[in-house]
Amino acid sequence: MEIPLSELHPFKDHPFKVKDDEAMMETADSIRQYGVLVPAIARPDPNGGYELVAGHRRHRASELAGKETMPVIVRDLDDDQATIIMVDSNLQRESLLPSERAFAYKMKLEAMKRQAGRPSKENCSQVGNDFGKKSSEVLAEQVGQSKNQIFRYIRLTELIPELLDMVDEKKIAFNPAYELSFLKKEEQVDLLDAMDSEQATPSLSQAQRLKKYSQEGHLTLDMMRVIMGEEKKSDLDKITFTSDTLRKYFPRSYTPQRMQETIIKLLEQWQRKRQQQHER
DNA sequence: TTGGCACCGGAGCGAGATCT
DNA sequence: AGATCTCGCTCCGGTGCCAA
Repeated sequence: MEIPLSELHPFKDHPFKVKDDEAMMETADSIRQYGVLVPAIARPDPNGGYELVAGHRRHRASELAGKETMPVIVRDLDDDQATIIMVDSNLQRESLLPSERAFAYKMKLEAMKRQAGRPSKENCSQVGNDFGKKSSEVLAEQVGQSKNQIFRYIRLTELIPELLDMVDEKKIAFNPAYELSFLKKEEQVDLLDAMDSEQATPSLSQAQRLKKYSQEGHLTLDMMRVIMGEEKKSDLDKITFTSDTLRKYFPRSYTPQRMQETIIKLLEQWQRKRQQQHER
């Protein structure tokens, strides 16, 4: 049925960002030309109008196209059914931000768990036809990712919005973001400060150390600044001398390999000497 | 029994180094 | 200068452990 756009409002906790991007403009153009071809899905709202379950982007595109109504299939759905339909319709999109995927997996998994109930021999077949499977395994199969990866995405929902936005903007990679999600909320706020003052975003190894210190209970703002102020590993684990610097200390016949061996021998002697001084 | 987590290792990728 | 190689980083799946 055709329903006025003004009577349709978003389903609760809708985690997907509806942006007026290029794809949206294309959809609006095609709606101007052909109308909305695939109806949206909605359910009656007890407070009046309808809750839009699937088709938020089509709704926005219809507004941009200057339409007053859009085709909608109205169904009686409980919260869990509505959540699953909403998430499924969005997971089909090719370009999904990490934050959207994270909240989508979380919401769908929770809805699936509630639908399945506590596992028993009688009811474990309730989740589709996947007899005897855990909700997380069913979800993993549906979205084509491992169970582990599903939980890693869900961890991202523990990030404060500012950090989550940086993940969406690819300023922070997925794995470091996963590690940072273990920091307490107030530590995450401090981290924003440290990142800003050091003009750096955490690498995986930095994020892992931040997590470790946080779990040990001694992660301070100063420590974050020190960690974020580090040179990247590629600069840290390498020391380069030009041959001009070293040549004058070695006979002409020495190869770079022999020079290196000699330097190490001398350093070992120096280390022993220091140890002896220390013991006295 | 399940969810959540740590840890490990292989694959793929990109930047920089080295070779031709 | 372009081709090739090397190495480190990141991603991601697998496995096993533990608490609820």
